[in-house]
Amino acid sequence: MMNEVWLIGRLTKDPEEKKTPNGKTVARMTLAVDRDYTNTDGERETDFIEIIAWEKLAENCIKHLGKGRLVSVKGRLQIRTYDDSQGTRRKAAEVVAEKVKFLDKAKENA
Amino acid sequence: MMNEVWLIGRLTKDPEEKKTPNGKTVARMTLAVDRDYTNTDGERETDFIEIIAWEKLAENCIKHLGKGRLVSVKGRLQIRTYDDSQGTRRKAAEVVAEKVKFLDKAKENA
Amino acid sequence: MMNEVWLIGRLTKDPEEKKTPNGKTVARMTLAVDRDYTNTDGERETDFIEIIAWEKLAENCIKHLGKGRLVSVKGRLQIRTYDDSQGTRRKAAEVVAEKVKFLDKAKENA
Amino acid sequence: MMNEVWLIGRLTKDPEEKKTPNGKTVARMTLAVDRDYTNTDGERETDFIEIIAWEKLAENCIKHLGKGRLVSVKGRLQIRTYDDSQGTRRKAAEVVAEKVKFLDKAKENA
DNA sequence: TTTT
DNA sequence: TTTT
Repeated sequence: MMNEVWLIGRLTKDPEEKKTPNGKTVARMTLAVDRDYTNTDGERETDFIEIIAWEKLAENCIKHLGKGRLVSVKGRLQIRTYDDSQGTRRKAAEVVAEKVKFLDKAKENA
Repeated sequence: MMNEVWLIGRLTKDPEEKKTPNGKTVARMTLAVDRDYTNTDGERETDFIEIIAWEKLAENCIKHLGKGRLVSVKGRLQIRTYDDSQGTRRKAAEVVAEKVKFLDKAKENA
Repeated sequence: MMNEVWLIGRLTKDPEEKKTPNGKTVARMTLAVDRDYTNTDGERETDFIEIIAWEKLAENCIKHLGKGRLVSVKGRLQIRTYDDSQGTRRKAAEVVAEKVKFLDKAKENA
Repeated sequence: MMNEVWLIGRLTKDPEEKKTPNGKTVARMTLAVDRDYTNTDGERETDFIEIIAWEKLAENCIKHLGKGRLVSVKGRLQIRTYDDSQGTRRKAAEVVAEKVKFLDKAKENA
């Protein structure tokens, strides 16, 4: 099937580094993506979209990205299902990054 | 910002029709999108992605689509936050459809 | 940089098979993609877009696709420059396919 | 049908302003989009892609963009056919912009 | 004809 | 919980 996502937005915080049991690097990021249009209250809403990157891409993100950075992400939308602590079935959506482009320069001393 | 999603998959059930308080038609659909690759158990996983369509697009989907139909959807990824019945903050992800293309013919008497 | 193209359309003819000097299979196809809107004469125009596929993807296209088939193509837009027989610099645009999905069933005996 | 193009690249020159006979503004731009991979000579090739924008979007591009600016473009791939001065049928490819995002800050005094 |  |  086809499943393609393309986003441009800003990181809400530094990438969070994780390791899988077998040692693969995972980076978790949240991207703030402003909507084009304002809502009925005249406010511009923002989608906060979870991004996950794996291995070398994850390492590059962790090394070079930080809070506030503007990036483009190409990836696919993944829906995970899991049971929470109360045993209720929950769903989590995240974009699995296949390509991340750093669009502004890192700020010095920031 | 940019926020584009492109999906091809099959409807898991008939579109569900809703109305907003001011009378706009909304269609809710779930799209089953198979992943390209099999997991470590050799199984092909599927993402079940919530789709929402508005007004005339919603009406067309309700009128012409049904369970099992193959469609392509172009839209944007939207993350809604809400408080559940226990007052816990939850997130829901859905693709707001901007264009839906019907890719196979409707089955007769089905 | 980023360079992504998504198309859905029909093949105007059977894929054309070529071989590179070192034996790689290449498939050339033309995709007819109708525009959404009609022009000022009330006619729906069509873009005829050149598609090129390589190696295993090319072989699959050659084996399974034919004139009139509905396909989706994900790829990148490539602009080649060359000098024609009169020595004039010319440009050719083509989409290099990365993924091709066959959207309708092959017709029997056709 | 579906026809979506997403590009990130740099303008090779300032946007060129045109007017249609009935007074609509048109902007023509060329986007340099580097490929991800190097060719067999170890060089990184670049696709020079023609972009066309209409009316208000054209005016914004003309007003705010210039040579060297980094932009993202969302649009559709259009193939125009025309007869050249020798009466030979030619094809021209261009991306009709639907959305253009300015990704770096304009340089002062440049 | 090409951008960084 | 959120970025500019």
